Amino acid sequence: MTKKTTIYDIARKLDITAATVSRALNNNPKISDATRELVIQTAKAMNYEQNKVAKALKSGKSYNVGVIVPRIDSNFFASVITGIEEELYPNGYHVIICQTHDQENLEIRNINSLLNAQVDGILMSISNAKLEQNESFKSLLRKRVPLIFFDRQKDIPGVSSVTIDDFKGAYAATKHLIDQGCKRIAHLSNDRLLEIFKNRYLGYKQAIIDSGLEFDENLVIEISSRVAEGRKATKTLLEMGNRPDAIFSTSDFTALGAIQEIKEHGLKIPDDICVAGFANEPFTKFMELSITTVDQSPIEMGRLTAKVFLEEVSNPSRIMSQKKVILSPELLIRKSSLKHSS
Amino acid sequence: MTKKTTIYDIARKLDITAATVSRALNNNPKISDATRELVIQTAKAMNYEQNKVAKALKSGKSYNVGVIVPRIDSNFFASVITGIEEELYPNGYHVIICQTHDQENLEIRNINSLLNAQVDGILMSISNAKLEQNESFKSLLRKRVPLIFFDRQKDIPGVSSVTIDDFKGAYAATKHLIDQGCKRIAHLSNDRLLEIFKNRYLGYKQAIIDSGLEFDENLVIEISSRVAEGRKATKTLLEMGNRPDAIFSTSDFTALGAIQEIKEHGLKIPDDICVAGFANEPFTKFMELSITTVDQSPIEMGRLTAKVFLEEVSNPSRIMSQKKVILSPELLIRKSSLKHSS
DNA sequence: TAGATTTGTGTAATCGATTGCACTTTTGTG
DNA sequence: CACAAAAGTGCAATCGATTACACAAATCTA
Repeated sequence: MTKKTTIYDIARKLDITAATVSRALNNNPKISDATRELVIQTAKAMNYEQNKVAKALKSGKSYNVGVIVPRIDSNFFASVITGIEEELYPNGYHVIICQTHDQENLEIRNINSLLNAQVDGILMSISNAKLEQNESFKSLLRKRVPLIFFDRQKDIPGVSSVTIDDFKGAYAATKHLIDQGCKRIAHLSNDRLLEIFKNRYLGYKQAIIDSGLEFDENLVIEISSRVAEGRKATKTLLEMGNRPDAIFSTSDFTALGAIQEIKEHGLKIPDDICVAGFANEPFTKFMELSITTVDQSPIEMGRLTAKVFLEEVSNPSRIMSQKKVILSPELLIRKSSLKHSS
Repeated sequence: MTKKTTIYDIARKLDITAATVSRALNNNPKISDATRELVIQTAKAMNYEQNKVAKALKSGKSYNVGVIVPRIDSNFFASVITGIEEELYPNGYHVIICQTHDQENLEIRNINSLLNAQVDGILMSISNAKLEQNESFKSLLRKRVPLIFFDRQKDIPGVSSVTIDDFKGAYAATKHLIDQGCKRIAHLSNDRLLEIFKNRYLGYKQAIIDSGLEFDENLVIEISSRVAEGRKATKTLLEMGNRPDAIFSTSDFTALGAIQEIKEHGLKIPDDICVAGFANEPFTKFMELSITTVDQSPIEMGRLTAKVFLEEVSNPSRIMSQKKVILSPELLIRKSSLKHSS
């Protein structure tokens, strides 16, 4: 790498001080127009680029923001990240993405690693419900580094969050299944210590109760968001004496697993069993048997998360203000749950 | 954020110099064991954490590496990134990911932005064939910032790359289609100014020629890697007087589009038309009609790319050494091309 | 025109960690 | 015991940019 020009190089060439150069480049009003113009011209001519690291040291800000997600290989998280970037880039921030692959230890390691890199804030979709008790996490809170949850959150004092109304989304999906004539609706859930899954579960449950159907706790299975897990759980459900006639899943991936398993068992979708997922992953639309799902407007979610972060850093008082932004979900009805008769 | 402890705080407490503290923490052999032990203990007690920004300024290294990809929302790129991280994290590097969304201007902006953030290197999958002529890109080369291409590359002197043998992969896929009895094989290509697509095209062409079939340039269509584009191109192909009996696509996404369009036209896959894609995206396996594709071992590709980078930065001579790592692809034959009869 | 303002720059400290050089103790050698 | 070599620390500069404070020159006021 060739050496970069610094403000000292410019100062030397113009026979002025680095301080003056710095001020000129920062549009400090105390600098005369003539000098400012001269400095700017020279800087351009010399290919000057501000050294962000030096600025970071002086200002105590790195202009890097950490984003922690379970994985980037899902349209949902990828889109949230896109939204975050759209909002943060124009403000001079860079985004460092970390994946937890749903592993606790990786989540901790990523937090430490980001703090170590002096990030100005951390935006995360939490994957470990017990994170709260972890020492590294506690120290993160103590340091008052801006922390914002999106999608998967835990209710922690002083930590803002951006989510969708999971209860509403789940309620709408379940209601739709009921409207299709389904009576025994199973639910593929996930760790309900996390608000997101708890609320989806509650929305599902409420819709059943409101419709006067019997609520059966045995039809709720807690698994992680992977196709194979969806298959396994569905196998269990199908082998029950009184098998369900619909499956509402917290994840499109597990819904896909469910569909595969149901077909394997020789059952028809949606005639024998209706299926609905959550997240509107692109494949749900592409499948020959398109999958009913709930859209979470991920790009919007990302933008809003970034906005909340920007507010927090620019707020010098840093008062414990916990902001909760809640987006509205949209039910997308597709073939996997739309009976021909109706 | 609470103030962090620095080596000066430790020095003050122990009534020694910051220099000594620094040396003790860095295992400098000139420090006595007693002092070293004392410093380390005190540092731990005071929750000391090295300020990476200060170190970055002093050393001229940011320990940040930029990764530029068309999009992270594809299993292939997400996996490559995972591989890169696996290799880089243990070496103290952080990864800043940028998406180009296949837009030229974004690619340029990302490069500038990464350089501005003082990254120690850039690993990229190029999406714009004309990038070479761009001023920002030229300046990147001039600065001798380590640059490594993966997957989508251009042959530029001094720039190493990690790719798969695209020719071989395309040859194998095409050969397989021919073995299935297909005679008129269309090819959904992409910008052939990029090596990757050029080589896939050449592999496809060679397989046809080697088999004694007629090669028809009209069956080759250049599009970008999106489902909708695949549909559109396939529509054109199907409306030809002498329609193809197979489609080999450089992308799983366009292959998916092709499949959708073919079905819409009431044709059967694989009986009427065989389809094969490229990249082994997970959905190719999940579809009811699983898609034949070519695996590119993305994680391995990521790891190797990172390794080449690590070699380049650790090589102080920085001699123009252009390394070309080429991985072997694997053809995965699935339902979309496997005729029942065979 | 003397004195008060305003304007424009320079001086030097600062952010936190690293490191060549100098200097003081120890320890070793003959 | 004298002198050389080794060991252990401190001093101070450095990385590049920012900024409070000082100060000189230019402009204004009465």
